[in-house]
Amino acid sequence: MKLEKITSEGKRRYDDACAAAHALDLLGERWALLVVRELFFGPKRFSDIKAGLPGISANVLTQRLEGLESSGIVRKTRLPPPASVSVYALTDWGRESEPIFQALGRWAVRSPMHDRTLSFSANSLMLSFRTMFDPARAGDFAATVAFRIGEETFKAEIADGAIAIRRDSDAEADLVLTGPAAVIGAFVHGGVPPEALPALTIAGDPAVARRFATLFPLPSKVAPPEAGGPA
Amino acid sequence: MKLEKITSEGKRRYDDACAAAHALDLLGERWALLVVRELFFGPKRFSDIKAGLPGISANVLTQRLEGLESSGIVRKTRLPPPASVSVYALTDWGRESEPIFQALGRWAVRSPMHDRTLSFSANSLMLSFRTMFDPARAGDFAATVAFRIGEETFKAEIADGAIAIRRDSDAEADLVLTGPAAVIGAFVHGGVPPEALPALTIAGDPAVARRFATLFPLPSKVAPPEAGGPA
DNA sequence: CGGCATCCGGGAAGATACTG
DNA sequence: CAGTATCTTCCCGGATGCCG
Repeated sequence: MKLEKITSEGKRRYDDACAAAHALDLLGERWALLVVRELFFGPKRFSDIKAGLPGISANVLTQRLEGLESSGIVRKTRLPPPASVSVYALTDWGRESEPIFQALGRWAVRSPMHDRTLSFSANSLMLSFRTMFDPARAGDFAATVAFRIGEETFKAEIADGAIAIRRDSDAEADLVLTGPAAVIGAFVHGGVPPEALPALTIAGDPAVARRFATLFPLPSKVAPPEAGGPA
Repeated sequence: MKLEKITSEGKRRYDDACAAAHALDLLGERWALLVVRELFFGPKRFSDIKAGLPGISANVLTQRLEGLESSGIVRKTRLPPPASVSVYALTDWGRESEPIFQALGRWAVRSPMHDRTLSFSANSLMLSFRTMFDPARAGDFAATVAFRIGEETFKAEIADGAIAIRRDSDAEADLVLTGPAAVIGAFVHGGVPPEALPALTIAGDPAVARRFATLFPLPSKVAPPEAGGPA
């Protein structure tokens, strides 16, 4: 005879009043946080979310969106005709989860096993700029930088030691960087010279590009764990 | 014929260069972050970790500790004789993950479904003090507060608009709060008057206790998601 | 095509019992 | 006390198919 699991009402949760544990109840399932990541710069359709998440399957994405909506993190909206499509957007509170990403990102770039050569969604790249922007390095530098990553376009405005990033198809900018997100990341974060990146197109003042690439310093990696053991 | 899944080498990872995704590769498995939480105030033994994690089973805890150790987040040490026991400690880098907790906690206390009446480990409570401490409210208030939660003892030192918390069995303090973590939390965070908390013992100046309980303001909750839909 | 339901295989999580 | 062994249950991921 099988024990009837009366204790649980279906969901697997941590029975813990710790707020961090509750956050994991809401965002801790596989893919949930990355789904949120894909929505940080505005609403997206199902397929566009899926495109930014290599490896997720449609049914899991459906489940996550349902869960996030019932938690009040995501809202599903149907755009008015003629564009009668469903889009998913973060609620105000959902958008407030960005510091979680920044903390995760700042910590994990120091990981010895972090592989920066994998695929990189446009949202990830833009988020990394917001996370790693160093006001001290920017000083009084001011510029508008546009990004063209496949079909997606963004614009970053740097002024007064702050950076503002939004989706924007307007090409008016001091600098336009075109290419795959991973390649732009290699240039900006990795310090790879543009000459070594044939997939990268830089339109605008090269000096501005070089300066831009210094504004997002990455913290140093930690030493890998010693398998053999020290002294 | 079944497709041979060559792509995966056993572990289920996100194929994503995004550092946040990598953080989830390291800490995203169920219980992993909460295991780290239990180690923030110093090394612990297997059973003591398990005691702070209601619901985890021994085999899962074993797996998590193995994984965290191979990632360089946790280190297993055997104390020298006569206390020949194994303990688990965070590495320096593992300790740097605390901002992740703080971001998770600050965000999730605003959740409409956060239930503050569940069980609460001593580590969670201490971590919540570090997370929610408000220097502005502290002003030039200075005090040493000791906590006795079952077998565990901590001491918080508040001075110069900062708070320092550590494990400490020394009872020299301006204020000693004794009781279960959830009860101390109800007093400090929940604003429940001590008269309503028979399980709470306050030793020291009651005025200091009242003042202490004002130093950790919680952000307001968000409205629950409207099931029926608004206008 | 976009979104969601269904079925299946594999693997991780959970409960319990057992061992050094 | 500190885990291991075993078994069950459930989640994840892939494929397929329905329906607007």
